[in-house]
Amino acid sequence: MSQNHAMSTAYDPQAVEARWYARWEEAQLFLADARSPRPKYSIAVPPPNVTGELHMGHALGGTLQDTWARYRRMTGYEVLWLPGTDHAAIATQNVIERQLAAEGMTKEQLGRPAFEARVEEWYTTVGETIISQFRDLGASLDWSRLRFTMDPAYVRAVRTAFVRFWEKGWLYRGPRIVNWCPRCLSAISDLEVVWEEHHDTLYFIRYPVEELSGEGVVIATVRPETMLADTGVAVHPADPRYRHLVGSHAILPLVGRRLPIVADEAVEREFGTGALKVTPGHDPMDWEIGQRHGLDLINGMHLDGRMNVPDLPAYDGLPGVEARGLVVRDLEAGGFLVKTEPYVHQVGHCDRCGSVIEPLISEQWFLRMGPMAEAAIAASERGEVRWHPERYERTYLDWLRGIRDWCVSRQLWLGHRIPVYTCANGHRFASVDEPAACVECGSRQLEQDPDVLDTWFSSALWPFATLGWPEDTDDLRAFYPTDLNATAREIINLWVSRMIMTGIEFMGRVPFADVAIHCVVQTADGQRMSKSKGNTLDPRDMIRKYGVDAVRAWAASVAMSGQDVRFDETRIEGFKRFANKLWNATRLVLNGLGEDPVPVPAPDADLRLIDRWILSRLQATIRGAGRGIEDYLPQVSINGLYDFAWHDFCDWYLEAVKPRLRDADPAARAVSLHVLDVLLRLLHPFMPFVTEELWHRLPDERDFLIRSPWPEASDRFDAPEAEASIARLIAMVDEIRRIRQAAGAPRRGGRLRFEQPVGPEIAELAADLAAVQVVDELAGPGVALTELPARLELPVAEVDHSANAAARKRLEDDLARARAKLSNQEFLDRAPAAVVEKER
RNA sequence: GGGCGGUUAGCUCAGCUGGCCAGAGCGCCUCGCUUACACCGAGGAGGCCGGGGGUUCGAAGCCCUCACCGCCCACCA
Repeated sequence: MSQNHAMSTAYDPQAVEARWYARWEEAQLFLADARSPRPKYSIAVPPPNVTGELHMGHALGGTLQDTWARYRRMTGYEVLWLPGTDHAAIATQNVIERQLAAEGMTKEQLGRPAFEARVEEWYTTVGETIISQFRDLGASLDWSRLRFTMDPAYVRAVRTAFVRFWEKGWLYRGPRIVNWCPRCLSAISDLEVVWEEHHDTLYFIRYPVEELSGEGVVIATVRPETMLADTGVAVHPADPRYRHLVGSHAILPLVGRRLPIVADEAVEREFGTGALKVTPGHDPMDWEIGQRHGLDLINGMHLDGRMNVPDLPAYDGLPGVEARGLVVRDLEAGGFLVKTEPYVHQVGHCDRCGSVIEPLISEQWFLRMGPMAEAAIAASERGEVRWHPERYERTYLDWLRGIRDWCVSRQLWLGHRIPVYTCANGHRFASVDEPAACVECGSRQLEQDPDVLDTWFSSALWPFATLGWPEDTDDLRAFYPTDLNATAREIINLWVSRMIMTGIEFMGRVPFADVAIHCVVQTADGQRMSKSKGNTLDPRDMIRKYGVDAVRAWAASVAMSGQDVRFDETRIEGFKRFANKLWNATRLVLNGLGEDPVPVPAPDADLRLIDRWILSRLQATIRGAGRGIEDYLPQVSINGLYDFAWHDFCDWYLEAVKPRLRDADPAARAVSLHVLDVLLRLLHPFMPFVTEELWHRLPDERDFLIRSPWPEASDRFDAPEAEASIARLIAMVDEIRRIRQAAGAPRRGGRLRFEQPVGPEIAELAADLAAVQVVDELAGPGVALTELPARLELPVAEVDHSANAAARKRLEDDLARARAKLSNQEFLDRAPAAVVEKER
């Protein structure tokens, strides 16, 4: 009852936030019970890489997930929000390699076992630090179920998935052209290639034609050095310029190789000369042309990007760029270089290290994707996954429809080793467990495939592998499928779509019902935040400055807006002030409560007009807040709550009931306490800390907000007539203040006469809120108000009648507009009756 | 080359399926330290709702078109 004595006049987020998270954890509020009889709700956190720091994306995603998790708990669900981290093979390996480089070492010098030990150490020291940053956000994660994609149980899940694919015959190994990163020395998938614009030179080179002496065919290329591995020339079958050449041979300059000239529809007639040098070993399209026409395959490059042309010692072993200079010089000297042109085009880079990707032939494992993609598309068509915003479903479907087999092998030291073994007799098989002997011949001489799996292969299993799959666990039965996946759009295809595919494949059901794609936060000047540019923001800095609740409320207000947002710190600051406002509103209410127990809510009979008004507004706010969350539009909820709390509740209701609180009016006490109680519940999923703190300061013993029921709107409190009359009152009070200030009159005082009866409550509120004396007769004519039939007389020598001119003009304009509409017969005929009535 | 978003007050953004004088936060101007809050209160200024057509009784919202900005996908060397 006297808690308010301990309340300072300003809210201090740091002091409050520090206490609660530990108490929540201690009370095991976030612990999910798989055997609970309640309906289940679950979310698997998108596991952050163990390489990074918490960034804005985590703040947005984390806030969204926590908001839904808390909301579901309050609405009666047994909630599991599962935390975890991803080993991020290629990214982590790069980090460790950079560390080693700084120590003047390479991983080869260190050796694989020592390297792995080092990685292990990194995972344990850094891994948990990263995920535990979610605590700073107030995330209600079930830490007892913390998972890591390299946990023994998870490793088993990955191996199981691989073996199941193997048994279906969807895994195959073969030499293919892949995206090769010459720095990481590994293949990467198409999705891991980032394209950047390059300004290069397009070289036009003449290849003599063997059968027609004197004639030649001119090709265009940006990578002349790759010509050393050319095995053909291609032209479009319908190109009249070259039709006569098809079937003859070009002689490769500098090398002398005979290149069949073939016709292939992949050739663009408009590009360059319309003739294409075919280098099946170094270009994906060329590789396909080569396949179609049976062209030879030459691998002209080593895995580190140096030329591999032992027959041409002049170029052999040179790095690509050096070879290019030499080749161009030699072509020029030989008279083969026709011309050069500046050329702008897209060049692929390694997502992780930025190196230019070399399309290279290498032996890789591929996973057949067609059947899983089809199943995923079908599930989508049945509406089993709902996307928010909806349009992202298309991003996903488009990718699925054009899906290609997935190169799942990586030539890294770090990651899930591919569980394929070859015995001394050449038998190859996959095994979940470490095999002791060959399944076919019993040979004990086994060798495991040296490659590891793409990180995303293990991530794809996240929603069920974290719950214990392939074992049939309580968790899996209780919490699969999960309900929500909240993530960034850049990993829709890398991650979300693959989870959907594996979920259907292994669990028979899509892994989540809803996918929420949050926006991307750009810098204040519209730049993309990136570590390399050094323009990222650490959410924890904002948390220190404004408190977590402010950061979260801001996150909720922007995350699901349809477009990316520029970072605007003043908006976070605005929510910090909002927390302060809540703090002080609570102080006021507590001060007004007195010692008597307050019945909540007050009996109808005792409710005054303004009480019925705020309760009616509250019902609308409850509905709006719930709808916002249900519709994945948290901004609707948070903005509505902000508006109600600040403007309806603080500006008008509390101002209006101050005198009654002082007079110990039971209805005012009960209603203000009730509204505050409900408001704190509604805000809790968004701003868990202030709300918890304030709620516990309210009278009576209180549990935790997360375990208290989410408010339900009650029709009983809907009072449209109260809303209408208070709305008119507010408009009139605003008008009086406007006139008074414009007239330079004192802030209080003046007399008001109603020209129509308004009832005692309105009169009293008007007197109080507008600080006027309500009288039956004015001394003089006064000023006629426009919002209500009333006249105002101010204690100044002369009221400036023009003061209210603007308002009057607006009203007159409005009237004129309405008259014009109403005199328009077509409007009367065609507009709906309700609209016409409103104009009247 | 396809596809998708965006363009609303000085800044950052709301405006759902077309219908109250187009809103909020911040900033700006003028007042006010009245016993919840100066992290505050009261008032105010400020917008051809990107340009141009069209549909409609009525458009920021629907259709067409143009111009920028951004994102995703894509094997034109």
